[in-house]
Amino acid sequence: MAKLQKSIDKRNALVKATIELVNNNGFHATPMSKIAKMANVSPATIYLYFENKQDLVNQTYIDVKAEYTKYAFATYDPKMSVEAGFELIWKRIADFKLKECENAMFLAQCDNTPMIDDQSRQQGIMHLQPLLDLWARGKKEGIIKPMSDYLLYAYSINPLSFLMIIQKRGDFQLDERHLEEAYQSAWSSIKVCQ
Amino acid sequence: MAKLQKSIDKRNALVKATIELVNNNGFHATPMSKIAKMANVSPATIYLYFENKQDLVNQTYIDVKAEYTKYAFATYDPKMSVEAGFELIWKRIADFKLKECENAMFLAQCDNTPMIDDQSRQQGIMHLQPLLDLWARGKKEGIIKPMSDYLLYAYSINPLSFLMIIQKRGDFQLDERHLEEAYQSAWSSIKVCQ
Amino acid sequence: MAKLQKSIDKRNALVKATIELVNNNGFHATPMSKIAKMANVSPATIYLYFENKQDLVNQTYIDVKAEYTKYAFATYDPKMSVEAGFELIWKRIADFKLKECENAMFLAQCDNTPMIDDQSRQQGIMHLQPLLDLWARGKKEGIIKPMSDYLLYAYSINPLSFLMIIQKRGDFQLDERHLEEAYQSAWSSIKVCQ
Amino acid sequence: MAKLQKSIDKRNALVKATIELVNNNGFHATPMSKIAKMANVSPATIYLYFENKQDLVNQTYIDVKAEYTKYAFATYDPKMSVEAGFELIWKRIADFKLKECENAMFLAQCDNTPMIDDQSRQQGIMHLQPLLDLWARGKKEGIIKPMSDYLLYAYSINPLSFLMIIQKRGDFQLDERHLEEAYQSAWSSIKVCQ
DNA sequence: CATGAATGAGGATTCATTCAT
DNA sequence: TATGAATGAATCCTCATTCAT
Repeated sequence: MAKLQKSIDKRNALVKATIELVNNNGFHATPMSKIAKMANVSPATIYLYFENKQDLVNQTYIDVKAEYTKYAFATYDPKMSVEAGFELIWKRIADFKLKECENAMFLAQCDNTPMIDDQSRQQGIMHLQPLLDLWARGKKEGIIKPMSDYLLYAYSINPLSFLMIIQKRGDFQLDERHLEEAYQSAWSSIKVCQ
Repeated sequence: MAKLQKSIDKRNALVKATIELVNNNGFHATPMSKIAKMANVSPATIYLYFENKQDLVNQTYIDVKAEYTKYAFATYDPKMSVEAGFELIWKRIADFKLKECENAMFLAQCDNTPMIDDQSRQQGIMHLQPLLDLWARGKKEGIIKPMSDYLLYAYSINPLSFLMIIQKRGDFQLDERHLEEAYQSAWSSIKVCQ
Repeated sequence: MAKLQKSIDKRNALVKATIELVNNNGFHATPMSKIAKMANVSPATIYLYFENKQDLVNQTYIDVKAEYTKYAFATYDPKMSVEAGFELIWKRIADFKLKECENAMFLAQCDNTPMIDDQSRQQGIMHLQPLLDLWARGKKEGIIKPMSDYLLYAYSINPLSFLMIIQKRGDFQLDERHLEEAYQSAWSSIKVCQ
Repeated sequence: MAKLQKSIDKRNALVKATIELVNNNGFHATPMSKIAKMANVSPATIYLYFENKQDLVNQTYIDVKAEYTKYAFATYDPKMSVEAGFELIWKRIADFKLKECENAMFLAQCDNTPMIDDQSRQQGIMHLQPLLDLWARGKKEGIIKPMSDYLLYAYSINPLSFLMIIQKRGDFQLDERHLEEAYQSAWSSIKVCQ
């Protein structure tokens, strides 16, 4: 078990190094050797845990995506009302994107780049189901606009990625009030106007 | 003039090739040699028009960004009402993002990646002024929410990038009705609820 | 130890290849690829031992210079008389320059070319001290002309470089008698005429 | 004639640029484009005056060598006594090497490098005849040691190249007294001791 | 005669990956 | 399992040279 533990530590160190380096330098300009160095590991060791560079990045993406959705739904209970449930999930996602910005940054870069396999991308989406279920219920109850989930996501969730990026880049700093305004805009854009 | 024209043609061909290859393969995985080949030019010729690879990408970014904003405001008249003006600009931008998706795709990749110089990024933003002016007017008239422009952009314009990407990726196809819904969501999220 | 030895062997093979190729073709016209090939090594391997081409040449220079001075003073004993000591050192240097002409040739090329860092050049000079000490003693005893060491070197030692080059180039062949004449000229030019 | 004059100016400008750049950067690291720029000429123009880079360097070498020997014998009269003649020539050569050091530097670099054709090298030597004649006379009169001219050159003339280089490099500054000492050493090394 | 644009060949260097230990 | 050394294949970029004007 000690051995296994050690292995997981190394894998995690590699994943973490990948995130940090890709965030700061881009996928181009992050050689395996640097990843190895930052993880305190020999380059050859990477290949004990990952098939190749592509696989390393894919798995890192899936890991982070899983962490993201896990965080998003950690306190959510499907029995909540649609509005309460959405607010809760939205705020968890906002939290994640704005506070764990290393992770969020990495996802943003992956999501707008051909740097991830289609297959891994698919695998990353899967875990969003609870939100989709909530929206389905909201539509049935006439609370959420009867639009494609893609549109709902584009207008209520995705803007947080944009805000995270410009905040990370130092152009803009979100405080509590901004966050409340952001939530109101998100909700306005998907709720049915009575 | 023939000579000069020829030069401009070559530069444009290089810019175009860069867009296409970076879109399809990512910045990593687009060697200068491929760019040259696609532009029907010798690799060495690139360096007559651009200092190095970074410069080529920077200039391509600035070019495309300029084209984007030029398109966005081509038919806009500052004397329009706030709502009419916003709708017009929004639809032009939607047009650009969804129809000239090669260009839009490239911008999306640049905007979420450390692949562009900060300086070039700054230079790319400049041209958005008319929209910011419109929003300023809208806030004064009590039509637009008195929020940071960053938030307004995040909720009304940026979602189009997300929609463009998933459409390009084949996950979703926007028709006229979707577009109208999208516009309503954008407008809902930034207009003051009476 | 086997590993270490192997590494040293590789480094030495690279240094040797550098000397030979630079001698025959000049610094320009000796690509890293040729050096690698002659040393039976991959081009990439060079960069495990040297930072870059400049560093390879600098280190080669320093190596050879060290070998040169080591050879020059190998049999010298500071307790010798000035004249005997000078004759001994001079003949060792002559030996080196005329018999190990690969090495001497390389030094001559480096010494007359901006191909070596100033710093490495400085480092190369250091080891000549015993000869300078001998000259200092000779001046004190009134045996050696009270001139700058640079002048003494120019007239007693440096001519050997010239002779080595023309011999290498095939224009002239030094035999024992020439060597004795050369030594007499060297000594004549720096000794005090009684 | 105006045209021809202009041509000669350009050729000279190219030769001069070559000397300066090769002196400062070495043969490697002086591209044709830089030579052209420094001579205020298009790269293509070089090829109107010289066959290729090798030819440019060869011709530059021959030019400078001719200037050197022309300068050396300008005031020499074969009817002078051996000692007076030698002193005169030696001092002219010293003058040239120490005052026109751009030219002398270039020659030194060429003479210790495989950067010049053998044929051009031969052509460069030719003009030294008057000195060889003087030495022949000196040997016949029992004034000059009956040694190979190569040895005489190595000990009486060549040291000036060494002194020029270290002076150019800033390690040593020759004044009038040094020069007189140098001459005495030169003369000592080749004259017959009575 | 003069040129600026163009280029193919080649050079230094890097990198993902492997292998002997 | 872990590694440092090794490498072939690329990659960016430069350069001597040419050619249309």
